[in-house]
Amino acid sequence: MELDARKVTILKAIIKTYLETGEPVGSRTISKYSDLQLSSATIRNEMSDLEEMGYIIQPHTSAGRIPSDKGYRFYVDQIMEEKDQEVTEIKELMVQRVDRVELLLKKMAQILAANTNYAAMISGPQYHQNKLKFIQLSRVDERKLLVVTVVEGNIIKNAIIDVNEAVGDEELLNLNILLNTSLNGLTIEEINLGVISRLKEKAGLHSHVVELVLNEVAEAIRVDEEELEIYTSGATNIFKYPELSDGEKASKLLSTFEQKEVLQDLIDEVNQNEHDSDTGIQVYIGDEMPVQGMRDCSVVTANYELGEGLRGTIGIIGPKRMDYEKVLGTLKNLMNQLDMTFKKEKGD
Amino acid sequence: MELDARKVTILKAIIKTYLETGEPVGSRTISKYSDLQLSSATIRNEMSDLEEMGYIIQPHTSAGRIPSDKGYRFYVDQIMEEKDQEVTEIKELMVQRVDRVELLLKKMAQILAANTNYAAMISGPQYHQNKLKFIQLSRVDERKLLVVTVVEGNIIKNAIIDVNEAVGDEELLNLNILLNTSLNGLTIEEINLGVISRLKEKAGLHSHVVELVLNEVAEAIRVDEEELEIYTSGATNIFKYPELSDGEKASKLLSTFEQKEVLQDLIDEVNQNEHDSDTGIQVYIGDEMPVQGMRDCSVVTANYELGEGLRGTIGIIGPKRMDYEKVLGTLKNLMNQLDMTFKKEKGD
DNA sequence: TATTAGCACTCTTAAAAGCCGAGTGCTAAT
DNA sequence: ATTAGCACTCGGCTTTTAAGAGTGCTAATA
Repeated sequence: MELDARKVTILKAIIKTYLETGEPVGSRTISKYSDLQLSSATIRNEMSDLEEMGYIIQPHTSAGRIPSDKGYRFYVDQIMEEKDQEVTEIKELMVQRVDRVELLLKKMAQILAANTNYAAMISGPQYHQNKLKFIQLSRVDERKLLVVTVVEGNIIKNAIIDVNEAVGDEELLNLNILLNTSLNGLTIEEINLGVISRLKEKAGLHSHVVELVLNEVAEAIRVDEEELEIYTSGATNIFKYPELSDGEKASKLLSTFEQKEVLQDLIDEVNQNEHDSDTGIQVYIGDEMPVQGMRDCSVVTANYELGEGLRGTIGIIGPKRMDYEKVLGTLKNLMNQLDMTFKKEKGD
Repeated sequence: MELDARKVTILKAIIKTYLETGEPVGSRTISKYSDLQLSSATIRNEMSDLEEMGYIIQPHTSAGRIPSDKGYRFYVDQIMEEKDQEVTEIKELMVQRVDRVELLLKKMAQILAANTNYAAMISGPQYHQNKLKFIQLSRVDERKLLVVTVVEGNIIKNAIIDVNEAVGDEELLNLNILLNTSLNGLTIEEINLGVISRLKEKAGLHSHVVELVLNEVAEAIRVDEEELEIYTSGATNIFKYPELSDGEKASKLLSTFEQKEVLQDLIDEVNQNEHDSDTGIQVYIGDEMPVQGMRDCSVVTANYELGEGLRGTIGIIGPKRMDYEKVLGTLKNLMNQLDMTFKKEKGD
C-alpha cells in the first residue's frame, strides 16, 4: 500500500491531536478538525489502512487510534527536517554570570525542564582530550599542600595532599615552575611514563611530591569520570501526563531517573549512535529506548559543546506524545545560545 | 483519665503494629499479639479510652485504630530516651577517601536513603564563622587570574577574574604575600572596611586587583549561601508506602522534595528550634511539619558537624509510620562516625 | 468491680451488574 | 471514490450487592 499525501495529512492530524489530548482520537474528530473535507467514514477507511500499515494502533476495539512507535518516528522525522528556529527566553537566563560549569549545567537542566514541562538531564562534560592549562601548588598547613589543576575550558579541580617531607618556600616555587613548564599544554593522555620519569628526575629530592601531585591530577580526572556528573531536573513533571503517572509506572520511572548510572548508560548509548551527526540530535521513541524502565517514554538527546573539546549530552524525557516540535526547537535554540556564548568568551 | 502502664503497653503495641503493616489495627490483633493476656473486648475498651485521650484515631467507624500525631509523638519521645546504638555498615563506606565535602555529603545522603528506605536530604555546611586559611592568586591567561580561597575545614573555592591591567610575576608574588599576611586567620566578618582600605593602600598600584579579589572572596561565600546546596536521595522510596504513593500525594510530595528552596526553609525552621540541644535531633510529625506539602510525612532531623564550625543539617523524610527506632539509631550512629572521622583527621 | 462473650450494627472495599457513549466496520446509496 | 446510516463492540462509570473486619453495647461471669 502507498502512503499517499492524504494519508500523511491524516496521520499527522491524528498524531498532533493525540499529542494535545493524550486520548485516542476517533475518525469524527479528524473529519471535523482537518481542513480536508472528508466524512468520518472516509477517514475511518484511511485509518484502517494506516493501522494496517503499522502507523497507528487501536488500544482496543471501539476506541480511537493512537500513534504507534512507528507513527511517532514518522512524525519526528518529518519535523526534524522542517523546524529550525523559534527563539525562547533562555537567552536572558544564559546571560547571568556563570563561573562554574557545574552551575551552568544545573541551571540549564532547570530551564529546560521548566520550559518544556518534561524531565531534563544533562551530563557533565567529559574532557579526555583536554589540555592541562595550569597547575598550582601551595602550602596550606605544615605538611599539607593544595593542588589546583586548571584544564582548558577553565575547569578547576582542587585537592589537598599530605606530604611527609617538609618543603621550603623556594622549593615549592621551583616545583611550581617545573610542573608548569613540563606539563602545560599537554593532554591527559600525553602525560605518559616518559614525561613522568623525566619530571621526577628533575624534581630530584622532591620526586615523591611530584608523584603525589600527579596522582592527584590523575585522580581528579578519574573521579570525574566515574562520578557520573549528571544533573537532572523536572522529574516530577511526569505527573502532568496521566499515562505515566499511575503508581506503578511513575514509581519505576522516577526510580530510573534517580539512578545516575542508568542515565549514564543511556548517554553512552546515545553517543555511540550519533547518526544525525549534523546537529547531534537524536530521538528515541518507546521501545527504541536503550534503557529499560523508560519504555513508555521518549527521549530527545543532543550534544552540546562548550569551548574546546568540552562536550556533553542533554536529554529531554517525556511521554511518547511529547511535543516534539517544541522540544526540538528548544534544544536547537539552546545549542545556538551555547555556541554564541562560548564563541564570544573565546573571542574576548 | 490516667495513662496507666497497661494503656501504655497497648498504645505501643498498636503503634508498632501499625508501623509494620500500615493498616489500621484492630482490637483482636492486639489481643493476640501482645503478651498481656486480654480479650479483644477488653482491648476495645482500652482503645476507646486511648482514642478519647487523643492518642489514636479511627479513620472511620468500624475500622481499626491508627496512631494520631499525638500518639506518634508519645512513641517517639519514649524511644528517644531508650535507644542509643546499633552499628550499621555506614562505617566502612565512610572510610573511603573523601576529599571534597560535597562528595561526602552526596554519599551520605545516598547511604541514608538506602539504609532507611526513606528519603534523605543533607544541607551543605554553612560556614559564616569560618576563618580564612589561605588565598592563592595565579595567572592562567594574560589577563586572567585564578583566585583560590581556602577556609578552615579545607573548603576550597575557585574563581577566575579578568584584570584589565598587566600584573608581573613579581607583583603577583607580592600580592599573594600581602593578601595572605593580611587576611589569613580572619573570619569573613572580620574582613571589614578598615582591613580592606589598609590592604588597598599597601597594594598601591594594584589596588584594583585587590578589590576584584576581595569581591571574589565575598562572592564565593555569598553564592554558597544562596546556592542552597542541598543533596537529596531516595525520593522515590516513598512509593514503598501506599499511603503516600497515590498519584495526587506522590506528585505533591516529590515536587516539594525537588524544590531546594522549600527544603532550605525546612532546615532554617529546624535550626531555629533546636530544642533537643543534646544531640540536635528533632522529629516533626505530620502537622508539626513546618513545610506545607509534607504534612502527610514525618521528618527526623539532626545537625552534623565536620570540624570547626562546619555544620549542616540532615533530614530523613518518610511516612508518619516511619520506623523511628531505626532512623534515630542510624542518625545517631552516623553522627558518631562523623565525629570520629573528623576528630581523627584533626588529631593527625 | 474488672473482664469477657456474644451479637447487632456500621462502614469500607471488592466484585458484579448494568448503562452509556464513543467509535468502529460494514453495507448500500450516491 | 465518497458518504450516510446502522448495528455492534467494548471500555469506563455508576449502582448494586456481598463479604469482612471491627466496633459498641449489654449481659454474663469470676
